[in-house]
Amino acid sequence: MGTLKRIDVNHLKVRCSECNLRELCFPHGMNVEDISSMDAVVKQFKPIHKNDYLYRRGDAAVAIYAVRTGCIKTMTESTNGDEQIVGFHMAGELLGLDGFADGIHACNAVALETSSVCKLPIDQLEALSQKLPGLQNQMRRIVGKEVSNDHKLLLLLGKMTSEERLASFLLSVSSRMLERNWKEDEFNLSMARQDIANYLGVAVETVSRLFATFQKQGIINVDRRHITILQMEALKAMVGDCVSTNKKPGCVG
Amino acid sequence: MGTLKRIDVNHLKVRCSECNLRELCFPHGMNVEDISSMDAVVKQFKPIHKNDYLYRRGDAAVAIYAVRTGCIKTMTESTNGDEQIVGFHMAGELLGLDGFADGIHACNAVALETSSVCKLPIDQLEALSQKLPGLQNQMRRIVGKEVSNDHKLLLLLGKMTSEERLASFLLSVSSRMLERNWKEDEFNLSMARQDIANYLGVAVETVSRLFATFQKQGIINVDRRHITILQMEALKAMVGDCVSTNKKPGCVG
DNA sequence: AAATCGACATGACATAAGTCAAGTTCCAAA
DNA sequence: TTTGGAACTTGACTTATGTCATGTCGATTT
Repeated sequence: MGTLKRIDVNHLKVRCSECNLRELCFPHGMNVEDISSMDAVVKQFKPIHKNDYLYRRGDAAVAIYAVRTGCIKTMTESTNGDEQIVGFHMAGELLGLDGFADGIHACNAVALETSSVCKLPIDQLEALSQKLPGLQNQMRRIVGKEVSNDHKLLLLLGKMTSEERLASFLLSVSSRMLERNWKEDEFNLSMARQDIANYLGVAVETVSRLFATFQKQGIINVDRRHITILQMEALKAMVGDCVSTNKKPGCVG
Repeated sequence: MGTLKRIDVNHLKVRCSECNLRELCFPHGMNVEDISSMDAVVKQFKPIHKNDYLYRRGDAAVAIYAVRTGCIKTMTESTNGDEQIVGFHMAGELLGLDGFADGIHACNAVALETSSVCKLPIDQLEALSQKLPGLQNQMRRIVGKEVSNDHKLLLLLGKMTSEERLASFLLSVSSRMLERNWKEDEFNLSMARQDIANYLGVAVETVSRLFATFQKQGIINVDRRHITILQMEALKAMVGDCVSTNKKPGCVG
């Protein structure tokens, strides 16, 4: 194809300071100088294809990763082989904290579609944070976000009906689409029904049926993985959004 | 009682270096000098009584806490008031990471019985970690442990039957008893059936029935909150311990 | 000792969601 | 273009677990 300059994608320079994901990603909330010093730490990582592993349970945990494009799922595995998806990571979102306990990844990380990530080596992050006090705050925020996400999922799995779970899932995807300046009411899911079911702790058939029901109720439109949300408020009401529904007196929302 | 010296328990000096919980607690794995420098950071905290809050959702998160005696539960709360217990924290275990995301606690922390804790102010931990590189590692390990615990609970809530959940819970308590050099097969639960049920994502009645069933099967003995484990292996088999049961060929354990 | 109350247990019954078994539909390989 | 198969849907049926109602136990107060 003509005389295009060859680019070695494994050694691309990436700069947080020039990245359009920076407000969603690791640097969110950091000051400009600190973000610039991140540039030396962040490494581009080769693209990974659908079903490829970014890391596996048991691998040495040497870095945390930021999704640039695509979507990656992380899942825990029990001794008897059951898997539970604990997160779907979209552009700008971080993964890899599951290796912090003992330096060994406790999760598998698998691409749902062709994806690219930035690699942030832990030792370099640590070295840098000795110089930048702000970076420690940042790490704390990131860790806190992970814990908070896990807790939301615990609440979902522990207390919600399957209907509430799917509504909650759709709202989560929707709000993350919005954060990325994509449409909040029309998007393509990266994950298979099976993945959604696993994540939500229900059977695939239940997910199928609920999609059908929601569609019948005119709340969403489903065309395979293409979702259109027609009644956002109806979804919010399902998960118990006390602001819009005023279900509970005294709820401060 | 005679001429006992008065002790103001709110200002007791506490030293990690002299604490018999240090191998279970924050200092686990740290070197002796680093542990000594922790002494300046750790504050004793007044004892809290049963049903008292150590902190509430919405409180400013200024510290992490280490349980000295007793047991504390942490729970998330949904917008519509549902609560999910995300952890029971025994002596030597840490809590408070739920405030890392934005400096505001996302959980409630409530004592299950009269308990005492050490307070580790975040700003002081941070200042100290600028001097001690080992402390950053330590924080990472602690965070990793929290994430790993949450993931275990996600697996439990997402994939296990109620029987597996209770077996898993009993084994978890048992192994933590053992860590503390208490009996692993005979202990008192600090939590009510209701708390266990909430934590495991099942109804109280289910917990009651399962306790009864396990007892009928001769696996455990139950006398109110006093539990005796009679067949540890049977419990392990329930949660799919592939080492002792060899259920699955090719399982590496 | 009686009364009270919360924690826990147990039986009867209801139901949300799982399982099983066909079916589509769509995409990708031949 | 055909073929194969994975992903998904839908219906019929089953079941684990929740809900409701009642009863017991044990600690604490009167």
